[in-house]
Amino acid sequence: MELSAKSEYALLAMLQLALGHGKGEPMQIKEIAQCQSIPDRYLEQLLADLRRHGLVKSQRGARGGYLLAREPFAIHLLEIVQCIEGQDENETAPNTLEASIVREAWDESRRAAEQVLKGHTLQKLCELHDRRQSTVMYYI
Amino acid sequence: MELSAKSEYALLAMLQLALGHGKGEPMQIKEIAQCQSIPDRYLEQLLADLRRHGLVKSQRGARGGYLLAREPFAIHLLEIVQCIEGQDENETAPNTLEASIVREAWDESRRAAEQVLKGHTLQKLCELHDRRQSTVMYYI
DNA sequence: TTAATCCCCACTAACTTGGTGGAGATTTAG
DNA sequence: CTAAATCTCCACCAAGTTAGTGGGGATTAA
Repeated sequence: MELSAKSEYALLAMLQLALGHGKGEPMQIKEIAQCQSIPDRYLEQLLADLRRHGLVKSQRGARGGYLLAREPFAIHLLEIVQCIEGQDENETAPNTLEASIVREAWDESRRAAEQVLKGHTLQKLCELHDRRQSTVMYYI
Repeated sequence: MELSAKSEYALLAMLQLALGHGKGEPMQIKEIAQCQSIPDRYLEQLLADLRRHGLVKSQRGARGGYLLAREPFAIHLLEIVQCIEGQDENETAPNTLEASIVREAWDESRRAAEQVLKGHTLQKLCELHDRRQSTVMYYI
């Protein structure tokens, strides 16, 4: 039930890309890594995963970097986590009546969690981010 | 987000104890393990954990075994999972605005899952079990 | 042509998972 | 009192996961 560093890094990187989205320029691994205090060599692998799953696209060479593959309102948190965490589908069937009952309860709980993540898009997070930031500015 | 064997074993053992609850007799590790196809030496450790957290009580010696420490309606699935999975509280504080936003979204999702587990008591599972079993009987 | 950048593959240390093994303490039955 | 059944505790282990690090190669802009 805990958020792994891996997933948190991926979510942060995607949020960072979403915040920079609209400028059209790609964002580099190093830049993202520095902003969010993520080891860059590790983030590299996560971004490669995200690219293979079609959530971001990359541009190689000088002034290259990463861009969101879709608009921020069309990317929700569940797909980010699922793509990075690997959705292992090969679970063995329950072999007792009790096991199937326990599994059902667990599945219901998991679905509830997934629905919440599905409800959060990168755009929503960006809007929340902007509101927070302007509030902070107000106090300064 | 996946149910570990460890947690599933604990949930199954607790459900088994709940099904046998009322007879007043303790149930042995071996018996539970056989019914649910759990390695008995491993289950032993899980039951010890559950006992230390006050969810079950044990009786040593011949004809000893385990009993629920509370009535089945007063034990919900969340506490079983939390006690077995170990609720590690020492998470580092988010150091960026983005990190706190991501954490909040994740926490909301986790709370949704926990609420579902909290809503399921052992008694509810037992009732569901009895309904299923009588339905099966009907077909035979 | 060169510097910046992504791409890919391999390696690792520490930790977790899912167990197994063995000796000891306690209780009931006979 | 003794023996068998049962829980208790501590240690050990193999395989997998996590969170990285390292080194070189391919591609592109200036």
